[in-house]
Amino acid sequence: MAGTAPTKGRGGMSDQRRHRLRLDVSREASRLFWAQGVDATSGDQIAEAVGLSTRTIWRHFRSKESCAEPIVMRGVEWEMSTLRSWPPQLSLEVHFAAESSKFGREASDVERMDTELAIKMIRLADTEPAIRTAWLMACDQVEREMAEIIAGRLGLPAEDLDVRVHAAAASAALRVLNEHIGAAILEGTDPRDFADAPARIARAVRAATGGAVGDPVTT
Amino acid sequence: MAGTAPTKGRGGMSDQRRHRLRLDVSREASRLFWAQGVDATSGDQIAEAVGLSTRTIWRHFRSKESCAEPIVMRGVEWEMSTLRSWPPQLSLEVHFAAESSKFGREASDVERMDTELAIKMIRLADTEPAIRTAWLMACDQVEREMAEIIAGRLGLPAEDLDVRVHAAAASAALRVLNEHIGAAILEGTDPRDFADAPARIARAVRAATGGAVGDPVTT
DNA sequence: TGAAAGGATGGCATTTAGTGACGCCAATGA
DNA sequence: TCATTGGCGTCACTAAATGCCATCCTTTCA
Repeated sequence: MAGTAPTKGRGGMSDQRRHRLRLDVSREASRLFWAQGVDATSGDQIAEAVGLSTRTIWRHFRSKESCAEPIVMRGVEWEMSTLRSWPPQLSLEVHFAAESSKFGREASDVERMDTELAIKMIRLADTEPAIRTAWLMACDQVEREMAEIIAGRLGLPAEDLDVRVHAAAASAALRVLNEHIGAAILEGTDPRDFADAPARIARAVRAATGGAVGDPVTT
Repeated sequence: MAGTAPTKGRGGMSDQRRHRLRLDVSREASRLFWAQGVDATSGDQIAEAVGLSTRTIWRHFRSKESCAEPIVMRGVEWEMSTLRSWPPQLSLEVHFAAESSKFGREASDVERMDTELAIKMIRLADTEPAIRTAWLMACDQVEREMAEIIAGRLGLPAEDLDVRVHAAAASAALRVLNEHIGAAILEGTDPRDFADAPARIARAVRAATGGAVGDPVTT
């Protein structure tokens, strides 16, 4: 998703630039959170690390803990875009496997480092309630995306109760697997040992939706 | 901690008293949150409403928003205890229906008022991120309880990955239905219109676990 | 029954997250 | 060129949250 880089800055320096600025702050904040803990990290420290005034930090983030949000969100961005690009005629297993191997081959170094930071933040969420909020917010985004995709596949509105229930169940299953895999990687498990992860995820999503989501759709 | 000292005995606020105090504070705080919004409610206000000093409030709650936690937790306590009391030989549908009708008959006024407050807090969680944290924490508790129950039914340890995935999916489905029913009740829908709620919940849990959880268990 | 002990509370000072107000400066546009 | 705009920094300030200490209340034991 990040292949586009050069020649930006057109028109106003707003949306994209703002996003990148938030990401820069988030990287430094996450690094500090991981190194010293959340409580031991002050807004002033984050500001100094990223080379901005404290006031500017608060202009871009509602709270200290929310500084972790962009990085955490990056950790689920792959899943979000994978869901978004799921063609109706493919099964979830096939699509996930293909996208996963593509990520393994094509991911940039920055993407890998951000992913690693995201995993650390998810780990921190275990013990730091403040960070847990950010993680759950990201999961909430995944759930909404999931609702859209499921609604499309089932030919129902995204507000339909069954769709929402399926989306919640599927994204919850996805969350647990994410936490599990992330924890294992931090423990030192070789990421290659998770070659079957896409299949496992697909299977979990299929099961969590009672089999309603996973098969190819023929309209 | 060397030697088994008389941990009870003298001094020390009993767990029960502490719990009741937190609940009292939570009732007032929730009432204020609902009436004026979270931001407009100060710690001093909560303290005055409950007749304690502000300092004491901070002794019993880590943060302002966490004052809502006990009430929100009460909103899921029924489900937790219902899950805990689920006999192996009953199907989920039958047990939930029985417990639900029992609650309708036997719930005290205080319980009903607390439940109403909890529903309001869950509603607030839609727009107030601070309260959403409390709601998601409560859902997390339900998920852990669910994992215990599922583990017992499936004869697996609660840490088993499949068990955790099933628990996450099931409790997420439960969460969405809770939010849906709560929102409808606040809109003025007659609670009697939700007579089929237990069946619906049971069905959703069964579906979310891929059918693995719901049937009677014969050991 | 009267200390003694120890936790619970309140008051005060202090730190820190977060906001408001104002001014500066760079980029844009006529 | 000047005026506008918008991001940023500085200062002042509100409110959340913690530490410290004096006090109160309760339980236990002599």
